[in-house]
Amino acid sequence: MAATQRAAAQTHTAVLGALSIAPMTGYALREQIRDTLGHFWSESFGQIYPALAELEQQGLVERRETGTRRSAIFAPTADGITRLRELLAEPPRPSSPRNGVMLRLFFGRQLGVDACRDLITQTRDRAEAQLVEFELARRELATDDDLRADAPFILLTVSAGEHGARAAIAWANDALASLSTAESTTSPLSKEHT
Amino acid sequence: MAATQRAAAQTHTAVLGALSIAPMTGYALREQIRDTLGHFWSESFGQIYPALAELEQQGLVERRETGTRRSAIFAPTADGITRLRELLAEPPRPSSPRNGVMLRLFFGRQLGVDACRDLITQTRDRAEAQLVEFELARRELATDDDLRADAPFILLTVSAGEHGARAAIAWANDALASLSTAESTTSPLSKEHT
DNA sequence: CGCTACATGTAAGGTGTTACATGATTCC
DNA sequence: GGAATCATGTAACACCTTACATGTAGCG
Repeated sequence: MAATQRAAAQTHTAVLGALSIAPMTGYALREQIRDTLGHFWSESFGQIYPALAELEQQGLVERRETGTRRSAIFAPTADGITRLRELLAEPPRPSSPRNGVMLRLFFGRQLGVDACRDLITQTRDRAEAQLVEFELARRELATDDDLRADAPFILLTVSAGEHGARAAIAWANDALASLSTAESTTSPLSKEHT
Repeated sequence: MAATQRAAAQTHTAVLGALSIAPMTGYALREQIRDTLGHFWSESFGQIYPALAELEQQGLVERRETGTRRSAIFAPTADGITRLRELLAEPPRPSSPRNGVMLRLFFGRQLGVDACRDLITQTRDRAEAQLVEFELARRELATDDDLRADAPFILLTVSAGEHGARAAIAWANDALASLSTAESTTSPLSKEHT
């Protein structure tokens, strides 16, 4: 039944959701998902196009030919919005986490203190860069009139990103400090209890 | 060459790393990864056993038969430790995030405010439960003498979990508050600018 | 002696990315 | 007209989970 590949239900949610905010091409869809949802969601071409094809076949999105370009704008149908609401109402499946930085720090004894420090510093730098991006997103949400209705909800996710990034920065500073003291108390012979 | 299935390099890292802390059976390996690394890493049976087989074939772990039980204890060889250090030194590939809660909140306009509130509350509850687990892990790390050398590094990851969980709780409270005010300012006709 | 936990593995299927192939449009 | 970007799609492969199959050890 599926032409070549079946996209997962989760992809359908992301695609329908994005189109519910603004109709767009498959190409733009991927860019939006990367740039806007990028901090907590990702989809690749290989998922998006099959998903669009399936959704169209099921009558959940419709293809609007554009006069000028050869490209097609996809928009959700009424059924598509209904389906989106169903999908959103399903309990989110907790995705199994895979944090490469934490894995490396966990075995930091083998990796070495210096490399651990580098990892932590890089993590902090990334978090600081994210904080800037979130600030930007906040401003865009405030100004863009098309997003007026969705903005209060999108802001929740931006806020989560900010909290997470600030936590990462605070953790990194703690971690760097604790690595320094650990090093200075481990190497000497001193082994005082406090 | 690979008998049935090739495990990913990341799995090799986790398996070798866990065995570097304490040799154990494949079964125990899975339990340790679930219980100890569970907050930021996951492996399933289908990954662990093939990985062990490959690592054994490459001479990176050795199988020690136990007298009493029919089970085998796996321990890393010297080459295995070398390989582990190589693997740990590789830059962590940023895994594409897939946060189902954030995806739902992002499209919260379609999901509805009440369901959003539920999601946020559940997230907060989970974070609070995690905080308790982290406190427990901290105590275990302090008491278990076998972990003395690894504990300073493992503590870094526990600390990261705590920072993250506290951030999640703070965010959830913010988010619930902002949903309440949004609801009361959206529904009435008033549309004052400040 | 039957139940539960321990233990090892395989097979099938679902999931997701990358690389490739192809062409149109726009801008210089 | 050539380069960059927009645009659509496929195929191959890497990855990972689940369910199944099988058997042992310990305990009440």
